[in-house]
Amino acid sequence: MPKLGMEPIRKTALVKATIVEIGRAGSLDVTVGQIAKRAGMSTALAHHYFGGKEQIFLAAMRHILSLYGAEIRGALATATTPRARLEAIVLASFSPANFRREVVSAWLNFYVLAQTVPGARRLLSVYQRRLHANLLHALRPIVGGRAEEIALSLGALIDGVYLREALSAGPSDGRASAKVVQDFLAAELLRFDMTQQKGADL
Amino acid sequence: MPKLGMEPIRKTALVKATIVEIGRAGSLDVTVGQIAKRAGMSTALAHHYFGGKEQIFLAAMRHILSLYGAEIRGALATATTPRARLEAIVLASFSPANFRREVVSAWLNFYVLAQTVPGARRLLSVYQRRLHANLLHALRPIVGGRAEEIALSLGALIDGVYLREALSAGPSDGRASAKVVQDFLAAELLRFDMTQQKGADL
DNA sequence: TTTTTTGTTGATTGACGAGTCAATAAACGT
DNA sequence: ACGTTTATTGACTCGTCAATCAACAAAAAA
Repeated sequence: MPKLGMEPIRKTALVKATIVEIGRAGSLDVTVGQIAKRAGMSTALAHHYFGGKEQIFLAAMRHILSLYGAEIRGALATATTPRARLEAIVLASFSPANFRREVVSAWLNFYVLAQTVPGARRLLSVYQRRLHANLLHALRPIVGGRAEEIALSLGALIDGVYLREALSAGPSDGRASAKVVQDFLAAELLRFDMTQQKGADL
Repeated sequence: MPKLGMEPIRKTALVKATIVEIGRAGSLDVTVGQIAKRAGMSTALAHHYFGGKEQIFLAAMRHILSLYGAEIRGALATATTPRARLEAIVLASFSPANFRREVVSAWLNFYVLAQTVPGARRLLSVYQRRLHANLLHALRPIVGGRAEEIALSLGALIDGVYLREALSAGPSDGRASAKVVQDFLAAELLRFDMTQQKGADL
């Protein structure tokens, strides 16, 4: 039965199973056995391919991050103006995909992991830097020197709004979340126009 | 040896020990044994007073929340103007106490708990509602009808900035965090003044 | 064909942990 | 003095789980 080239197949199966199980448990209290079973193999095989539980978690984190990255890239691809790029980033960050139980759980638990596991912290800061760079790139043409600080608070606001929406009771409303962030953006841009002494109507 | 009236003493000792241990572990992967040992008693006694691990965690969460609440109340007590109340809330939210390892760890893990443990979610929403009410009360005299939405994003921004600062490498800088939020507030108030068609200088 | 590499698992090991219980003891009420 | 309540723990039960290992199977290389 042993077909060759199983490694990548087994690994992605394990990663997906891990994310599902984390979603089910709501925590990292997930056994290798549960993961392996969901992925359709023995625990021994999971250890064989990943070496240990922590590495499985890190692979899952990488996967979540890459999904998010892909979504952002996709949204940016269709945006032409800087302003549209900003909207695209915000929209993508609050897409329904990001509010799936497993994804929320993954994020929250990765925050926890990032406290103590250096690999996790590194991954998280990669995400933050990428988001920051994207925001910066879109903001610079609009607000020039103030781009840095606006990008900073915009990034934090996205995280904060996501956190609240994800933990609120009832189904998550990405639309409403996006609106909060867009409003913030509008306020900051308006303030920029004011300090530039431009009437800025049309 | 059994002195009477031990219950409250033992309970607070356990709660404090729990928070320390959560800080040490960076997660809720903390055994009742560790907690009991740090609190200077046997595991059996911990179970005797709290009934189970989950209830110990909830008590710890209540404690963290009450510390935060006390700090907010203290800061508000000295504020006279609405604007000063807002500053006080922001400052208190980013006080050094809130960036201690144990406190950060507690918050992050309570977010995780809130996903699955109803009691934890309830406590978290108590915190959110209290913060919201405080912000609202301070904002209403300044921006009237727009208080609701500004309070919403202000609350989210506080959470988001806290999250980032707490997870950033190096020592946390509450001062810088507070400034980000204060800047946001300034932008929103400026926008409000603009839409009210008032020049608003002094 | 023999050997090596790759895939795969059941069974086992070794450790740890939540919660229970019986037993001990001091204080309190009467 | 005596029964009751409160405090306290060591020892134990029962379960779980990460990680390892020996062994088997098939494909590829030699």
